[in-house]
Amino acid sequence: MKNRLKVLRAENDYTQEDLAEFIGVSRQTINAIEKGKFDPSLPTAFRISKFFKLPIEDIFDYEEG
Amino acid sequence: MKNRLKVLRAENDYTQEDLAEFIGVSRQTINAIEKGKFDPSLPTAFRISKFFKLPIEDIFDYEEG
DNA sequence: AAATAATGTAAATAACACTTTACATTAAAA
DNA sequence: TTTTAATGTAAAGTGTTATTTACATTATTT
Repeated sequence: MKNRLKVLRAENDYTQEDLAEFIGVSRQTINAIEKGKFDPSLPTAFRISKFFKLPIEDIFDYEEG
Repeated sequence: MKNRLKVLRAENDYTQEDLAEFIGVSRQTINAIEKGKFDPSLPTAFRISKFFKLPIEDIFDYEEG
């Protein structure tokens, strides 16, 4: 699953550390999500969504396969 | 996190078994999600979302706390 | 160029999502 | 009312999400 986290962070001028604190996860978790190492849990996705004031679908791109 | 799975299933006349097969998880997983035992993973939430043709936000209700 | 901030990555561990098997309860149909 | 379908639940196991600590690399500032 792809995501626009890095771009959204850049647009709003946040570091991975900043975002991690706001969302309530570790910096490594944000990094791993950005790098596509794993997908966030649904609760984490919701927090990211609310933080950027964007629907989950506008941040995460699910493609079947 | 609350969800409208049971209602959506009823509206479309699907059993937990039906939904489980369509989504690609076990019936117990659907049951557990409905019963609030745990939240689905983001990929599973996306599959449910696409199946019902509704945004994730219209199916799952995240409340902070 | 040297110091500092930001990011990438890894190992060990904990917590959670999900599976299978199995059985009990509830609802619906014959 | 007896059978069958649907749902609820539990235990044991697997894989994934997230944590902490720690260090290396890449940018940015000074």
